[in-house]
Amino acid sequence: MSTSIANAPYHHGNLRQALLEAALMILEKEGEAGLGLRDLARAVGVSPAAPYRHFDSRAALLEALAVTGYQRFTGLMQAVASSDTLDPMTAMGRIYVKFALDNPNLFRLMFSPVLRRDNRPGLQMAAHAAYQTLRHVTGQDLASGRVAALAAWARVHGLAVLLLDGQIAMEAGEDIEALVTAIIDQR
Amino acid sequence: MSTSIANAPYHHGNLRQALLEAALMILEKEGEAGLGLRDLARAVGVSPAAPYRHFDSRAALLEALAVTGYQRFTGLMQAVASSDTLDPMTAMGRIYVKFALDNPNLFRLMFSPVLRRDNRPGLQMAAHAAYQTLRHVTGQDLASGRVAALAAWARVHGLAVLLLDGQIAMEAGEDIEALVTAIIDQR
DNA sequence: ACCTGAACACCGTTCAAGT
DNA sequence: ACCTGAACACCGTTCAAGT
Repeated sequence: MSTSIANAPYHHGNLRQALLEAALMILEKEGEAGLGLRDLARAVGVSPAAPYRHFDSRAALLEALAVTGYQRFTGLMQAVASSDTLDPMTAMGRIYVKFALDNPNLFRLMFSPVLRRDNRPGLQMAAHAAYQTLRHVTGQDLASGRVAALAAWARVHGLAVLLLDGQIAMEAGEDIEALVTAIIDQR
Repeated sequence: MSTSIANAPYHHGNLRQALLEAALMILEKEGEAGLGLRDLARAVGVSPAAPYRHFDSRAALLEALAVTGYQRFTGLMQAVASSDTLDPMTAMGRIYVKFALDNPNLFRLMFSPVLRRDNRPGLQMAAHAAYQTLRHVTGQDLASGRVAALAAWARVHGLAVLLLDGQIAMEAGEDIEALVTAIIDQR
């Protein structure tokens, strides 16, 4: 087996995928500011110019990461929508917050002004798809329509952001999951 | 009048203040990523190394900007708290969102992970002061205590962030102020 | 077709030297 | 005490050249 499939790494394989995987790890470990193209190339064992064969720019790489984030997020939301949960609003909110806490830097990147500056149709489509499923779930549950749906969304999103930023201090012996559920169920 | 007070600019005056003012303008115009120390020095007409006499690093400069943001924000909140508005919760929420929309990049900086990474006691103190007044107002109005206060805060903060990111699409002829009020008043 | 090596124009930051 | 000039070690990005 001179050219086995098992050990034919990115040197002459799919560098793009390897870059994305390494970038995701660096992003979650170091944050967006710590994710340099040269660092990334080094981590993957490739020259500084090599990533440009697969991504037009650092921003394009970040966009690709954010898009995969939205796709995973959408998948989670759709799972809630298609399950026959008694209270889909609550279930959605809890998963929304859980996703943010499980992938803090990816979540931040998805909403980062770094990407929203210029036109990024791929990103906007991915974001739109995610919010479609969101609207679908909230629309099912809420009779009062748009304003109530936006209020619920704002509360869940704000909760996720504030928790991520460490702005909501925990009291002694308080369970974060319980607090999240209590805040989401607040009427 | 050889050395009039009027035209004795930063060349031999208070460079620190001039830097902060120029930085605030650049921040709001270009965003945090567009605020370089060298650009700033150029804008103020001073050498690239000059700002280091007043700020230890770029991060320290950003922190100073965020602190002034929190101070202005706190001032607005205290004005609401000390006024005898009938519905302080609603008034607070509207001013919270208005502040974010009026100073989008400053508001983003105040909550940016760039600053929250390392220990920045000055920032944390300024943020704490702001949230003390917030808690004070919400505490007055809400009988149900902590969870309700956090839910209200999360909703207002989330609303501000989503509006800032352009995630909440306006319907035809819709007034943004009216929508904000409607969402905040949603019970 | 995909990657390397070397270069370009920038950064933030430091430090001796000027006034 | 406050600022300048020049330098250092980095970036992101480009481009000719290699395989």
